[in-house]
Amino acid sequence: MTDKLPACPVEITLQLIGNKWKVLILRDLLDGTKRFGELKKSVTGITQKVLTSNLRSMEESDLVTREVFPEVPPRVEYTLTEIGYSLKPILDSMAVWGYEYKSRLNK
Amino acid sequence: MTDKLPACPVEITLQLIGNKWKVLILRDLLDGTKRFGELKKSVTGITQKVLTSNLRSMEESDLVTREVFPEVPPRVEYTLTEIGYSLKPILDSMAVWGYEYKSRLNK
DNA sequence: CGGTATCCAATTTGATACTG
DNA sequence: CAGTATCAAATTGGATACCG
Repeated sequence: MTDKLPACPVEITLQLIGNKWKVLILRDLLDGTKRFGELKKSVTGITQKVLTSNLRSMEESDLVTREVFPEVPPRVEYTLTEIGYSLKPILDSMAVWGYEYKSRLNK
Repeated sequence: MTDKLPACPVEITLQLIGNKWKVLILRDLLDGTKRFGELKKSVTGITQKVLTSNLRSMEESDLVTREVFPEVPPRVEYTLTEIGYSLKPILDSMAVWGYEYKSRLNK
């Protein structure tokens, strides 16, 4: 996270969410706080290892916070920070485009 | 490209541009038609092999067209299709976010 | 110039087992 | 439950050479 930032703003964004899994994690956290296990279910196809490493990296970039509840069994919750939440417009435009791309194919 | 499309519109979009290089190629082609060599220069850090394979896959998804001019030396131009161009709002929101993320760090 | 082919190194991922 | 550790397998990436 102490990487130097590229000059191009698009590249800055890519540096933080330029990977499929992060976008999907983001999509699901935009609906609200989720537990590790919930994310594992909702982000279809992701493995535990990959989910963990992406969450760690998103934590480092201050996109998500991780809260551990000292219970048995343990519970860990992930929540978007304000910065993380501010990515919503990007996700929204991706959703709009995907939807229209699909409609177009059905014509 | 005959892959089945996911139900989630965000995933559809990711299937087509869910990789760093495609986004950067897109960013540069939004400014207009470019030759292979120009892209290789403007997409900093990309290798010939990776540029070629991404352009092929974007062609298959109908995001770009490839035009070969039978000259010596040969010239090959890449242009966004209408569908490819319609991705602009996504790139725009990524640029806006990246810009604001950077400003925030400077405070 | 704009590729393709080949080979090899590096990175990423997957599967499984184990633990506080 | 939410991880970490480990090792093998698969995918991706770089370097180089060659071609129409």
